[in-house]
Amino acid sequence: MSAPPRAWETVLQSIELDLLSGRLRPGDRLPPERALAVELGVGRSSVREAIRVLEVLGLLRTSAGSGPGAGAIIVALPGGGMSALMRLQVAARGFPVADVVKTRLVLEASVVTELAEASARADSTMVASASLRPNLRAPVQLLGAMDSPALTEAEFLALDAEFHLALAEASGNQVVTATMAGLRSAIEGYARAGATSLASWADTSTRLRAEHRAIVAAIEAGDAPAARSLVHDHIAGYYAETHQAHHRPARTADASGYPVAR
Amino acid sequence: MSAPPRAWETVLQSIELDLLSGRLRPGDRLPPERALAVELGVGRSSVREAIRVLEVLGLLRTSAGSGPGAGAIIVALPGGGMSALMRLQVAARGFPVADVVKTRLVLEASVVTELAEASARADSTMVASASLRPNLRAPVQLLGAMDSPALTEAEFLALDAEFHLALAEASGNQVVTATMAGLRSAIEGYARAGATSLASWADTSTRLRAEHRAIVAAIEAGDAPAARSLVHDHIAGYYAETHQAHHRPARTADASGYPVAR
DNA sequence: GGTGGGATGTGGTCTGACCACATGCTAGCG
DNA sequence: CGCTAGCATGTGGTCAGACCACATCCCACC
Repeated sequence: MSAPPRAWETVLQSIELDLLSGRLRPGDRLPPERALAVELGVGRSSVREAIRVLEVLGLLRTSAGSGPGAGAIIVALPGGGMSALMRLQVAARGFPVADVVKTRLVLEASVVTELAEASARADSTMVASASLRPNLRAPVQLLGAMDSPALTEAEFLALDAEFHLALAEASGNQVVTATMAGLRSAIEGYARAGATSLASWADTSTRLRAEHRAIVAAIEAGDAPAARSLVHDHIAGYYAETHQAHHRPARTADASGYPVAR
Repeated sequence: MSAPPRAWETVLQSIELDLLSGRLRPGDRLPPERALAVELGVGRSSVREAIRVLEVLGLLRTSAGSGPGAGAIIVALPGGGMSALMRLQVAARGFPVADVVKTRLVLEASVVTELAEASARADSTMVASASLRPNLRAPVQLLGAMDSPALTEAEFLALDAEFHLALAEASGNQVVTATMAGLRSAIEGYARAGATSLASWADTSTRLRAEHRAIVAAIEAGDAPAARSLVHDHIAGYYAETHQAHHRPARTADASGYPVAR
């Protein structure tokens, strides 16, 4: 009837079931490839293909050698896998840059809203306000790093992307954090490509620095609407500035721009 | 210095570069595995591992046989890959269900806002309003399918998840659509798990049907704030109803429910 | 008791072989 | 001359076996 499952899919499914049932948990080690192969009745190469997939997806980490710490270990770090997926999809024209930017706007607006609201809650609480207050140490530190005048454009933009990712991390939502991590390389890509069309990089980077500080200030003040609008303008502003007219036609050989005869 | 790249990583990188440079585009066929292997100076199994990864990520589709249509073909369909990633991460406890729900709230609120605004724009435009108006045929059709009284809970919830995904598709944002597609199986999972704790499935499903219709109506009326709040209440309401008290302890052996002595 | 080197177990890779399947060509038949 | 059955070919899917590099562990030797 339906397509017979390929051998590596059997392996993948078996591991997934073990995860769902709790037989495998983060920190556990997978059985050796050779053992899995005989246990599931498949060849070792099929086991390896499944493990490779899980590794790229961020589910596990492999290392050679012997003893504890070696072998395939469940880690469940979604960032890497999401990042690879987004990067490759953008490379294969699966994800238009405009959609990446729109998604950024939505996610980051939500992130700063949550952070600002958490700050406000912490302010209105007497006790333990330090523990309720979101931890902005990482983003603030990146703010400082971005002040260095010796930075190249690429270095600055890398720190910029990291700053936005650090905000997402601070919000504590792991799905959003992983998605932002995935978007990150795509973001860096379009930011760098667009930077060449700027009138003055010095002016723009100064503006970006100020906008970052304003966003953090709004979060710490617990002003969610302000944080939301600041982050929206920050992202949309840069994108509009760098990608206004040139939508890169680059379709096929027939990119002459002339109307087709027919 | 840094770790030497593993053979399959070289293959992956080579294909990624071909995608970025435009040497490979959607619809193209990859060279045969054996040819790639000799070209890159690696074994065929390493090529296969890289191809497997790309396949799971939704970058390409493989099929045996000969002639056009066979082989590995670039497709760039992000849904499948995202779905596998999210499903496995949830299975491995990488993504808490609460974060999945929060992310749903953010993304779906944005989706219906955009749809409603597009509707409003279409209303205020004289010409070609039909083409500007978002295409809600697919979600509306699912609404009809969900009316069937013969549906089991699982079937209803599957249609429900599909309805929400169809809304995302209608919004046209491919990144959001792919993310929702990824969230979909996780959503179905928690929805089904929670359904067992409902007082009356008949009542709840009737309410869900009505809420769906109200959301579509608000979109078609171009009322973005209403659509936003309706979809928020719809999702948050069901989640609260089904996951209020029991955070599924199921941690380890000590799931007795008794307070620990200490 | 300390230490160095081999034994062991693991992933990483390659080679070669065979199978299943889809296509395309060709020889043979009507 | 045209059609069709069946073989040739090219592709992915899988397996088995071998070897390497590496990390650890253990034991004999000093």
